[in-house]
Amino acid sequence: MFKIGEVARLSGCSRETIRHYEKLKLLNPPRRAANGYRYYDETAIKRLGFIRHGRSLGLDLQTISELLALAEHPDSDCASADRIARHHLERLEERIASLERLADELRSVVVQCGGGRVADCRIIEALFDARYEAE
Amino acid sequence: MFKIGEVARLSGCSRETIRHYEKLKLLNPPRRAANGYRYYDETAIKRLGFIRHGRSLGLDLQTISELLALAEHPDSDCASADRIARHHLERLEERIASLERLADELRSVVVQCGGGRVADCRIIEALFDARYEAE
DNA sequence: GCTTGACCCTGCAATGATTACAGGGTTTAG
DNA sequence: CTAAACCCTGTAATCATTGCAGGGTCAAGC
Repeated sequence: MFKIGEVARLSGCSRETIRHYEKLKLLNPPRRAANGYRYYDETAIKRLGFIRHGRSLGLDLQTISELLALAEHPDSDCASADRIARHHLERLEERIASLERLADELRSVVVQCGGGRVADCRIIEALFDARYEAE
Repeated sequence: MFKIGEVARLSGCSRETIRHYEKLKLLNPPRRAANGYRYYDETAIKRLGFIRHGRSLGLDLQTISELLALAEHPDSDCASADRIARHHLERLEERIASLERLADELRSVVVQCGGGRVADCRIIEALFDARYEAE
């Protein structure tokens, strides 16, 4: 049985975040000691690891919550999990492509200024230039 | 002279966003007609274009505000603009590299499930797997 | 016994950028 | 004259998290 601070250290989520997940019903309310302290078991830590891992992959809490719901029915079909992951991968690839375009544009804009005047600055100029308006 | 709706159409920022920028002092308070309507000139539209362009590059409003302040002093040194842009480019490149790693992991996780049981699902399994804990 | 510091609790406000109301007033075209 | 399309203000929502105020509790050392 672990207090919230230990769980925070073990799971990598802050105490505030853990209480927040409880409020959002991503985590079952843990047992409480007589003094009101939360006490957790290992499954809560695993669950927090799952959430953290999902977050680090850029999944939102809603999506993670869906995956957790799936994980609670081990005998059901995993096609949904597959669909969710594939969908997320697609969005991720789009996002990367879009950031690559932006980096290209920034690179083309970041030139040697060597102490020039703002009036001649390509960076400022480029930002005022409507030709490159994005998505 | 343009009303806020026209400015919204011309600049690509919504009316709410324009009023929001005014509140954040990114935009000078425009002239008001007797009925209280905001009236803008072309410089406001240019400024909004600058902000939108910056946002589309992933700059935050604080950064954009700094660049706008620079742009207002055309005779000063543009080294600051250069530094801001380079710094942002670096962060962007880091972000892209990190997203690439995530996409790789997701790709390795998204395998054919073909109607398997959740209990055997690689996706769920991988999310529970602490080995891949990220940044 | 008593202080100190490390914990824990609740509930609410902040972040950043935007969007979405609610609850009004004004203008314009039919 | 009325309906639609505009405008106004102010406030609250979004998302995921963090921070704070204002408490209570616990273990160790004096």
